Amino acid sequence: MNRPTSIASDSDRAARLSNVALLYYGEGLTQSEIAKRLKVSRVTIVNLLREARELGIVQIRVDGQQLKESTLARKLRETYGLADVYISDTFEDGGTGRTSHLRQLGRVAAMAFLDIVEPGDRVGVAWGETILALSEELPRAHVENVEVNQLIGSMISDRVPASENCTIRIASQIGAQCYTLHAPALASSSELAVLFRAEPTIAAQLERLKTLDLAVYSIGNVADDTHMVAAGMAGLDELENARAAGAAGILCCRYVNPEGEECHVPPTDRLIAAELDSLRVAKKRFLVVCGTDRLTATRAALKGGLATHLCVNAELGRALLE
Amino acid sequence: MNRPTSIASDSDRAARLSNVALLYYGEGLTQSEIAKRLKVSRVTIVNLLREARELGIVQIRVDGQQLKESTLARKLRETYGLADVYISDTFEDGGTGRTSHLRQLGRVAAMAFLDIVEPGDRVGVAWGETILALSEELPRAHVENVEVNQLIGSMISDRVPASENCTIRIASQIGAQCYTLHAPALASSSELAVLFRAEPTIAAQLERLKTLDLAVYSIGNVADDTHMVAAGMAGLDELENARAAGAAGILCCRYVNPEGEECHVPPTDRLIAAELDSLRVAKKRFLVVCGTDRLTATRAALKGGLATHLCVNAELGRALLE
DNA sequence: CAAGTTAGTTTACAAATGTCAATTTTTAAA
DNA sequence: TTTAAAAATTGACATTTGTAAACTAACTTG
Repeated sequence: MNRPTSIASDSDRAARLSNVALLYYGEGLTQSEIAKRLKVSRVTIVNLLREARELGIVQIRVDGQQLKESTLARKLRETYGLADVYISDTFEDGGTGRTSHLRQLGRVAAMAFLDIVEPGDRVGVAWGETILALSEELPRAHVENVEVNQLIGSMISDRVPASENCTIRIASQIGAQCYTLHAPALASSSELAVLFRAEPTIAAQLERLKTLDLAVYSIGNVADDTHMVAAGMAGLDELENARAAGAAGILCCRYVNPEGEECHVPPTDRLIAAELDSLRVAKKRFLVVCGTDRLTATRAALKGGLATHLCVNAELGRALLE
Repeated sequence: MNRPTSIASDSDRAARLSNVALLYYGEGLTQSEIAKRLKVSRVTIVNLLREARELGIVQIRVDGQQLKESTLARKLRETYGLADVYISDTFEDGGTGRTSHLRQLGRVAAMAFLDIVEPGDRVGVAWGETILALSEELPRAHVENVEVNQLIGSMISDRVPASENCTIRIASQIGAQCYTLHAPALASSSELAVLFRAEPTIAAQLERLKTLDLAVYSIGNVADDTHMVAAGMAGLDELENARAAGAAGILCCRYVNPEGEECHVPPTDRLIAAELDSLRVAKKRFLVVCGTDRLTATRAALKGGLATHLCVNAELGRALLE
């Protein structure tokens, strides 16, 4: 501990952490027992173990396979003809609020994602609070030769911190090539949107989105409190207008009617994002939704063939079966 | 919970376990909080969590990479020209005895093994208390297209429960094809040994052992208390005889001298096991040893080129450097 | 050499966890 | 319908764990 310092000390420390972690998690010794052996205080062991967890030397994984095997998942799969359904069960809110549900759903969705994505896939990723939750809970796991593309242009909002984050984080966690969309989600005029879309780098990226293997997105509702409004993506007037035109949900920044078809109302013409039809081309379409207030919207997306894989919380899942 | 029983209840239970595990390990809620949400008693949560761990729905993994990065490991690697060295550190026996050290070493060796084995490998596995420890600590992990072969014939002993166990367990944990050696390790006469070796199924298996990619074995010492004697594999007279002939250790049931060459003394002629030269053919030779009493034996094996990869406890590792 | 950093210590306490035994509820079977 | 087995509950308890604060030793660095 005193002679060959600095160079080796880091790896020596890591080796020490591993061995302590092994003694604790593997051998099942108590912290006190380990402390006695190491001839250090128990507090030190507590700290070493925490460090080991933080450094990822100790990883606690929960197997996601089980989450698509429940009766509820099976029924949903059969009813809507889906390939796989993953259920996140938060067991009755205690008033914990949406955040906690969202995190759990994100965790389940993250495992589902790893289950769905295959080596060589071209993946498209939308953004929003739900997808952000997924990306934040995604553990580090290498998947060979994957390409992650941003489905929707960027947006500055205090509710969704840096919209590229979803894409970037997912890509980095699975060691994939990352393609962001260097454009705003919403241009200030439809003319400008045309110019943006024609811009070579953007055009190339939009082109790529037409040949996805896997698309990942959520769907929002069209109530006044939708976070599309909160995020400044739409005004209340536009929203009202969209509802009048029959909109039942917002997917990938596009309004969809109860049949899952796109409603061509403003500001669609100013939008820079993947088209619904190009999403439908993807063999695997992974829809992630949290909350019963999205019931109608989710139904619409399913009806419109916008999902092959679904991840919802149990409550919404049950509602979908009624 | 009452209608579509039996068929679904198992998977429903598993899904429940997953969700609880996720809430606990992922979201970091306390057991009481989860109990409150689920509206069950905390004891139930304790039980569910234990079940989830036991069923492998929750896996706690310790990253083995770190264990070969320590200064001690590096020095050993350089001194003996090894590809990789893994150190198990038990930090001073507290009189806990050999068993605890062995388990920890087994755990480290198991991780090292997963690190070393590659898809498509033809693996040879010896048996003994050390290799048994490895096999028992090996987690479930699929490795594509691997073949696991028993290096030494079988032996009935109360110290090593069913010698095929090592091979079988390792194969089953990594989902590999398993080839056991359907013969006793020691025939009652050398004539019988010749007959055994010529037996088609056995001959085929012995032939296979000549083209291994990875061989896994330990080495024992030649003191009177070696477990070879305890296991009934050798008598004290034979052992004495072997020592007189310069034996420094027992590897794969064969005596080796301090240079790591085989000593052709009885009962070698009655042995049905892979030959040392065929072990040396393997590109990867993984030697696992626990305890300073094996110092001389381990040195001999290293000298004789019988290891490219080494896993030892820290104490033995330090001794090897003196 | 003095000041700051780092790692570890001690003590003390609150919270969380594991475990037991006795009991009730639920479920499956006869 | 009654009985047996399985699952969950309760409450009590001991142990283990996490955390905080104040302190020490050793080493680094300017």
